Formats: sequence, structure tokens, C-alpha cells
Amino acid sequence: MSDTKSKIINVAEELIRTRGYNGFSYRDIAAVLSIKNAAIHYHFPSKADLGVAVIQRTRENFSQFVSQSDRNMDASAKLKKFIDIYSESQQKNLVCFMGALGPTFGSLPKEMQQELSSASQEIRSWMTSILAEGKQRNQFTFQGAIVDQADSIISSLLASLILNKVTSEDILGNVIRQIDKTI
Amino acid sequence: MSDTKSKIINVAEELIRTRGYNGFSYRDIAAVLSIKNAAIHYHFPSKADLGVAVIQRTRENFSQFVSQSDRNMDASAKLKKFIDIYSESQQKNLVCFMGALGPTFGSLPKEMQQELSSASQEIRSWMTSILAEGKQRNQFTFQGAIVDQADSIISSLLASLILNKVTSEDILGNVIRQIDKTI
DNA sequence: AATTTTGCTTACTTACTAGTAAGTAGATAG
DNA sequence: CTATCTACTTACTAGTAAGTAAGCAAAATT
Repeated sequence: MSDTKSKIINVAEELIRTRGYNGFSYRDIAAVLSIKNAAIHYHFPSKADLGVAVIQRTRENFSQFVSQSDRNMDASAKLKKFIDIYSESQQKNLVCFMGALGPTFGSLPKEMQQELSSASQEIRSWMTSILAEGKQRNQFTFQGAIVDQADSIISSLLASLILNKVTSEDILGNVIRQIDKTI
Repeated sequence: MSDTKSKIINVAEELIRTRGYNGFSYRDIAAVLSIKNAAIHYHFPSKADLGVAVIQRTRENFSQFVSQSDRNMDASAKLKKFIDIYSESQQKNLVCFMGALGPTFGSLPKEMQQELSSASQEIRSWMTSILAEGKQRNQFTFQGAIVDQADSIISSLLASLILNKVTSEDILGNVIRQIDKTI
């Protein structure tokens, strides 16, 4: 992939995660990269193509995360590494892509909806398998169904990045502490 | 408040909660209400004024919720009523206003940011006081700090409405069950 | 009864949106 | 050394955005 193309995805991702899919234009990206509007259309004919590319790259990153943490790490360590992703987002003052795109799901291009749904399934089933593994080996002792706990953890992490922006308090920190307590 | 004015706020709220603040225009509202674009500018000169009005009305509704549930209800019943708000949102296939506006917080008009921050503080301190009350009277037996638990509950509810749209599974139901288990 | 105010509409402006068509300089391949 | 391809730029289109100015009918006020 060309240098410019991946730079466009970088900028688009940041804009999506700060302003949402409808909150930026090709112009904004062009300005950052000092290229012309039409150069972006060359790489991504429609804005939907760009949106899809951003989600696809995120899925690939997650896929790499999964295979990297798969070998010689226990469930507890894997969960910790997953949570680290959110701490990094917080430091960059960004919400996660799901928190950015999910709220407007129904108004997104169909191809983006498809990618986003697939991504959510991947994350949810990964989290479920980690929790199952940890519980089986008595590392985790939480109450309730595994899927319920998985959805609760994912949800609280996702929203804490959103609330961090609104409150300027460390909601993520509070949420992580509570996860550690209840897991 | 005139009939048209409150109808405009109704439509704007629904549009914000499905498409986000940058995902609709005065034209969209005008089309729904069969009025002209400029009629909306008469009631709300700028789009920011309309956005502020939507948040303010939501805050008033929450304020009413608080005073209504304040008399003759225990902490557990109050929490249940709070959770009911999210179940109603789910039935209408809407995310909450915080989930809709929070992700793009930094790109919102300053007046909207101010309203949104105030709203989040109101909700968080209400939840904290309810949890404190319930724990003191031994209705709640959750582990960990009260503020941590408050932020975890609010976050998981907020995000479950978002994930409901993406997954078409009952994330909110899973999250509510887990709250009941851990509280 | 005359005047002002309310709640709009008509008609418009300026700026931005996504997207396209045609051209071009430099690298690559035959 | 010529032809094609890559990665753009220039120049444009049609549509939509927020917002404004002027007008007007009906209701409320004096």
C-alpha cells in the first residue's frame, strides 16, 4: 500500500474518532496531508470506501493483537492487554472506533455497517472465550453468565472513553478498577 | 412554548439520537414537519441553539425523574426505574443522548459542550447517591468503590444501546442481568 | 379601530459537500 | 525510445449546508 494511501487512512481514522463519520470531509484530510481533494478520491473513490478501509484496518490490527497475545499468555494477561488498548486511546484523547461509529450505525453506508457488525462479533466472541478460559482455570471468579460479563466489560470500556471526553474525570480508571474487583 | 417549537425539538432529538449532531440538517426537520427551513431558524436562530435546547429538555426530564422517584421509593426501585429509561430507548431503537453526542464532544459548539458536561455530572452524582443509599441500607452488596460502580453501571448501559444497533443482539438485556448479579 | 407582535413563507446568499473529467510529470515496461 | 501506468493536480459540477432579509397574514395589544 502506498504511503499516501495509508496516511489518508490514518487521518480519516483520527477524524472519525473525534468528529464521527459525518463530521469530516475529504477537504479536512487533504488539508492535513497537503494534497488535493481529488487525490483522496483517487485512492478511495467514495467516502464509504474510505470508511470501510478504516474499519478493515482496525479489524486487521485486532486480528494481530489476538494472534500475538494468543501464545504464552494466560487469560488474565490477555484481558489486561485488551484493556491497555483503551488506556492508549484515552491518552490520545480518542474514543474507540465502535464508540465513534456505533451511535450513527443506521445512517452509515451499508458496507460500513457490514464491517462494523463483523468487527463487533469478533471482539465479543474473543472476550467471551477469554473469560471462559479464565473462569475454567479459576483465574476469574465473577458471578453470572460469561456472555453477560463479556458484554458488560466491553460496554463499560467503550462508554468510559466517551464519558472521559464529557466529564474530564478519569471514568476509564474507575471502570478498570471495578472490572478488576468483580472479575 | 409553541406547538411548532416543541415539535422541532422532538424531531431534532430523534435525529441526533439516530444520526448524530452532524448527521442531520434543518431541511430534514422541515420535511418531517411540513414547514420551511426558515421557520426553524425563527425558533432556533443557529443549529447550536437547537442542540442546546434538546439537551436542556433532556436535563429537565431527568430532573423530573429524580424528584418523582425521590419520594417513597427505595434505592433498588430507583435503580430499576433508571434502567427502564434505557429499555424504553432500546424499544424505540435509539441510543441515549449522551451516547449520541459524547463521541463528538470536542467538535460540538461550546454551549452544547457546557450543557452536556452539566448533564453528565447530574446523572453521575444521582447514581452515586442512589448506590450509597442502597449500600448503607444493605440492599446493595457490591464490591469496590461506590463511584467506580456508578461509572461502571452508567457506562455499560450507555454502550449497550450503541452495541444493540451494531449487533442486533440483546446486549442491554445481558448488561442488565449482570448489573442485577453484581449489585 | 389601529398598531404591534407572532409565526411563519418566499427568495436569496455564501460556503461547503461528494464526486468527476481531463490533463500531466515521473516512473516502469516492452 | 516509446508506450503505458501510477499518482497525482487543475478545474469543474450538482447538490446541500447554515443562515438572512424582506414580506405577510393572523392574533394579540393598546
